Amino acid sequence: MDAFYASVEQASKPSLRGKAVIVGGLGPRGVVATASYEARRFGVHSAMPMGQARRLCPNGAYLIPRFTLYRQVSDIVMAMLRELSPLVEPLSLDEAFVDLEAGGVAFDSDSARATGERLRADIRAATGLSGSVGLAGSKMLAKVASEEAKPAGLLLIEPGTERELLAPMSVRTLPGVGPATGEHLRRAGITTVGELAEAGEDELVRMVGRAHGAGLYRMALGLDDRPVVAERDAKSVSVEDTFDVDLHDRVRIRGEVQRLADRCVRRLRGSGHSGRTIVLKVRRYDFSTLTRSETLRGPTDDPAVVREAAARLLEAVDTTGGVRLLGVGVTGLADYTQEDLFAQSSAAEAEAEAAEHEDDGAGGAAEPEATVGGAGPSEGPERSAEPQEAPERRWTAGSDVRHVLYGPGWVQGSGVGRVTVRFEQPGSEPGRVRTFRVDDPDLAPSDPLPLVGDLS
DNA sequence: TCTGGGGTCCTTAGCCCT
DNA sequence: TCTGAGGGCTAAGGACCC
Repeated sequence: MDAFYASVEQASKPSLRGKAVIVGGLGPRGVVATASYEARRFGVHSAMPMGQARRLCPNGAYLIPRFTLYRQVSDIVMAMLRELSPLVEPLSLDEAFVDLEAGGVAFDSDSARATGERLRADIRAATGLSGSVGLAGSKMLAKVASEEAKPAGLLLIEPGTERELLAPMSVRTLPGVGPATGEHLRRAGITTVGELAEAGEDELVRMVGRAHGAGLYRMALGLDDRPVVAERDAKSVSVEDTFDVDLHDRVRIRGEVQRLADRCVRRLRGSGHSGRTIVLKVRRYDFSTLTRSETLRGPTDDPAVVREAAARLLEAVDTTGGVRLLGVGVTGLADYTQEDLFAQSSAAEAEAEAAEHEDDGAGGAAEPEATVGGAGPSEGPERSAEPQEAPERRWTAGSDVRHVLYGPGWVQGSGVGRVTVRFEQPGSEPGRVRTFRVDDPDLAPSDPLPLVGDLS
């Protein structure tokens, strides 16, 4: 899908069509997740710090991501792909490999092209969104083709033309070549795929390592025999938070780690897994990142066990100077089993007891729980220490609302006790803007409306 | 106002065992 | 008995992707 998040926002908010839309974190440390093609003309792109995006494109619409809606749209598109073939390998919410041959819908260039065009039309009809299709004999080439086809296009790489087509392209075109490898190769005088192929496998292995070098060489020749794999098991589950302001207070840091551990376990359980290795991630004030991990005797999905392991790992980390990000993850996933849970839980209790005896009160057992289950990082105490008389309703930019009198709309902005709402919906004409008090009883949050279909 | 969040895969190094 | 090679496991870090 093309500029997926931004396109979904434009489809659901008619007044944003044709405008620069930037979706991403709106806090002081946010980055751009997706920029619409209109915004890209200003130089805004994914992974750019939000502050820089705002300087480049001050009149853009800045929205936070609405993953629930994107997932709904993604489910519709993925279902359409699965009608083409049983072998569909999703890469993300907006991208997937499909083995058309396995589905029996395409066996030569013409039938593949026809299937691709039909798919693009069907996706547009079902979602109102445009997608791009890359057709080729392998996953790597299909990926390159779909990138070349964007936006709203279709590209088929004819068998036999691969090397010729790839040769003049930048090495950065190849999946797996990012800024670091790109720079590494550039220093060796290699900037195009053709030069990569000429360098030879031995030379590439020497430069970037065995696995990467061999893979790069094969890609440069247009060779890739990886199959499309429909079912891929998750290998890890993790959560992390970047804080608006660096954390210095050790007690607060411990509390955040506990909160993250709980969130991680909820996700772990939600996916039906338990895991054996607990990972703590700490990004310090200077952006240096370190991880500490601990492997348990058996898999667990017990929040107490994960909390304790994370707390132990934190004790081994120096946080003086401040912490900008904390994360907790679980790897070594296994299918959830009750026995594992009990075994680990009792072991952890015994260990916790032992730990209490050997260290003089520095352990995590007696920590205050004030921040556990509390507000997220952007709503934490560093934001404002002033006491609030009544909890003020928060209206985040881009979120859906419904007004008793004016119907469905979305929050365009809020501040100083006011919230501005644009009343429009997918399929309507661009709507009018009205401003209300933030506590207006006639205004309520609502669920996103479908992008296509019934406009009641 | 410099740099998110959730993943995967690879490399290196140390340790233990055969 | 000593030594070395090599495999498996664990830990840490880095690159990359969307």
